[in-house]
Amino acid sequence: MSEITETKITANQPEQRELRYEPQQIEEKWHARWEADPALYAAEPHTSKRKKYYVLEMLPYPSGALHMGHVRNYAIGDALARYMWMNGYNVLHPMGWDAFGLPAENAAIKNNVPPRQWTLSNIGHMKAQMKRIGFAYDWSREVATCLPEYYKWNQWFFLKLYEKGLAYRKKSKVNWCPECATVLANEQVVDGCCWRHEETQVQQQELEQWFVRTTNYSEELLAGLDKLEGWPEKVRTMQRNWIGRSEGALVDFKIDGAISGTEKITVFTTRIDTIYGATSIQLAPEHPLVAELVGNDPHLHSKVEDLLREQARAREVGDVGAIEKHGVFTGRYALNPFNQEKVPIWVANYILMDYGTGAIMSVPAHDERDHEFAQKYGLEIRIVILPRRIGQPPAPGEPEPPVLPYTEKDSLLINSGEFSQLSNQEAIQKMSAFAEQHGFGKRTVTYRLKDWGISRQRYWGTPIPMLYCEKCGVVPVPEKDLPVLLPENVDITLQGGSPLGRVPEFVNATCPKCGGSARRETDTMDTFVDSSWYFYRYTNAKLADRPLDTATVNYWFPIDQYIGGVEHAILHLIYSRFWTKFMRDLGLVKNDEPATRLFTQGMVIKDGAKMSKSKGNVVSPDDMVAKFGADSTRMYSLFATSPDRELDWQEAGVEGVHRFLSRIYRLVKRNAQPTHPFWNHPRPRHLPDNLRKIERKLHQTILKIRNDFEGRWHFNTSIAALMELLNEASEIIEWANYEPTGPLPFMQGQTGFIHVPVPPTKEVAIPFTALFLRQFVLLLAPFAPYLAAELWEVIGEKAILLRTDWPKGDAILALEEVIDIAVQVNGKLRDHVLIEYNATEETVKAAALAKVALHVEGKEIAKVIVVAGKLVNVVVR
RNA sequence: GCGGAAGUGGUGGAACUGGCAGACACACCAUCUUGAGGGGGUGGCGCCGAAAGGCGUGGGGGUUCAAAUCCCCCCUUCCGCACCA
Repeated sequence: MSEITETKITANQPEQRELRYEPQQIEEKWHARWEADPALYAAEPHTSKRKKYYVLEMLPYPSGALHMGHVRNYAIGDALARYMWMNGYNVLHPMGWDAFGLPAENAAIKNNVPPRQWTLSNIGHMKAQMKRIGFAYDWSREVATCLPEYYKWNQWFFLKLYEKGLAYRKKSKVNWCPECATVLANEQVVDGCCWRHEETQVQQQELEQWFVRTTNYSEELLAGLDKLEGWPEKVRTMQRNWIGRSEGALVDFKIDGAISGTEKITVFTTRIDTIYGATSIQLAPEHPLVAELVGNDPHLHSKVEDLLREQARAREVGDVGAIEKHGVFTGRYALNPFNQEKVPIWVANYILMDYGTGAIMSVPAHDERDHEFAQKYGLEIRIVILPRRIGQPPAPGEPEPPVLPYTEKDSLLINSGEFSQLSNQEAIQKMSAFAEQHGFGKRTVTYRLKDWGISRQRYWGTPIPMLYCEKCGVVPVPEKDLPVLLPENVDITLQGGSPLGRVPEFVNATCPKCGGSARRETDTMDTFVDSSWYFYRYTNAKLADRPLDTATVNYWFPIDQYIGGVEHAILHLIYSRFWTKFMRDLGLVKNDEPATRLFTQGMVIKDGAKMSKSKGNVVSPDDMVAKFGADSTRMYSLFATSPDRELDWQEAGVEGVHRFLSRIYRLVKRNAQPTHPFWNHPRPRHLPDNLRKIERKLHQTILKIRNDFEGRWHFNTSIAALMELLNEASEIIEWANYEPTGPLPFMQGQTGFIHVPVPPTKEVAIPFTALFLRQFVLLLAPFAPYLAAELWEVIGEKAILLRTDWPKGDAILALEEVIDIAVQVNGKLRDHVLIEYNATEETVKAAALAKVALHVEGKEIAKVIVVAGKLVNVVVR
């Protein structure tokens, strides 16, 4: 670079007031403009020629105010939506409210405000917060699940489920949360406690409830996971475990000696190959046969009662795994169908009635639990499986005893009659077939997944559209009578069951079949029903006569990118997969799965702990926006760490981002060329070295950020790259536009002699600056939309920023012409050498050797490794 | 217990396929601007050492010209599951 002179400079004062970055002013200004022109954010219709892109963030519960977790979630989605828009896609980016639920009722009790009013006012406030932060949602598609125009379709779907036999009513043991005063689904019980009240143990209650037959789709829900390659492996694993498929067999053991009515016990086993080692039968305490077997023996009876109590207690504590195993012998025997051996029938507290058949064959030698139990009660432990020795069958007579219990499946059968010497995989096949042939067993598949209990004894939810007629029994509300409206002015308490039951105008109805008097169902639906299909409604949120329009849904679905918290891995995400399959079978949609890609963002924490009121470490988005502006707040949430990781909120970090945005603001404001728009100038042919340097960096940055959006989503490094670009460019851009007669714009307060490059001619400086700043603003747009909009105007652009092409980046212009090559000796860094990018390997080698001559002196060079464009390693002896 | 993820400066974190560890930022130090400052500019900043140099990615071993990255053993933290027969 020859253009260097030495210049005397003096302090440049006073500071120019108008160059202070004032996010409040800028953001309020654009907030108002965007409010006036919502069309800016609306997706184009489904007849658009553009390629569609559906990006969705999980809808929030309107609790009252946004928290940082929301801001982070939506900042990710919004950056993606904006990026996709600017890459020519027709983007659907909607938002809505998961608006039914218990907190509204609690607020009603506490503050005497009707749930509807409380909820709608929260929605109003949170919507204003979202708009203030500048999230680009298409508000024309807003959905609030508590409004009749939405929940009407919950009821409609319920009728369809009922019609198809997928909704049914049954009396059973259900989970009851005393705090919520309602029943919970299995998915809503975490470690024996309520998912909303982590301290509150769930109680078991016998109630009549509505269930949805999710288990009809067990197999498909499981198999579908293999195809969801865009979902985190963690979520897929959790769902697999939750569905819990086991292949096995049902085997009937005849009860020895007559017994009234029943004469066999059916057990479920995945290890039929170990059946010759079964030395007892174990029944769950709740097994229906237990009463018969126990008869009227008072001693046995009280023992069984004890076992029942122990199991119930363990279940409530949520610690079934740690229960101490107890059991009692019934005095009766069953016959092993394979060898007619008599095995004792026991009742044990570790057998669960709601899995398999509630009865097992106990094989102490080959099952850990059975082993523990048998040792405790002195039951026979009989080895029927040996560790398999490859190519060498065990010598008869001297079987090498395995360490018990031996549960491996790569093994060989012994003491198993005609099945001895088979490998256990073979034995499973042959013994199952044998059982089927002889009519005492059959192959089967068992799932852990249970049907979804959806009845809730609460007010603020979708009324279940069912009637109970004295004459006709259970009668669905006819479709034409939907919605069954949720009455207003209901007295809400947490005692005494469903609040709707205390509203006679609601309860008393007429039977649509016989015209006689009927009673309405007073339970409401689980709010997870609402969120199981809300994303379909966004495609046509105002549709009055149907839940959705199939052609529109087919255009938008599946969701291209779904973003939310991992806490819904098995709740919402399994229910909505079920719902999609059900809708597909109704012919309403044609996709099998709701979303192609799922992203689960990390939690936002503060000082190493989850933000919570009790810990006093809650950071309010409002405060951050007031202090640093929305752009800094949301950009920090992307910059602090990658989106999948936990984010520890540090206010100093927000300040840092704010400083970065200030520097951008000043740079653009001082150097904008609004009267020289970029299209008036092609890229200058001959750039001086320093301009070429930042042009190269610019293209490297564009390509890097593209790579981040299209790959790993490490937006923290995207933003770091923008910072690097600014660091490298700002001084050069300032000097390129330096007027020798004017004030020194950027080196405020600097005095003394410094090296100053001579500015390029205006013919180069003006178009280059126009091009550079324009691209910089575009790069910024997905992350800091307010500042980008403001600066877009400052540089004289009139087009809609969100519909302007995001820079493509040019790999040729990004190329480094001179590369810094590291020179190592025996793997230790010793020097660097600058080399033309297209230098031959020989040139590189020679240059490198010359550099490290001293280190190599007197030693024999064993070899020289050249890694193109990176380093040279000289290996010496 | 089983399964998964992760351990890098004072801090948040970079290093994408084995190739210069610590990009970018925060904090801190120095310095300039100032009556002063929480603003702005410049420089420094892994550890030991005056320097040359050495040591450094949870610990220990290994593979390799070269390891944060691959392999083996161990430790720690977080998350999920946990009598599922």
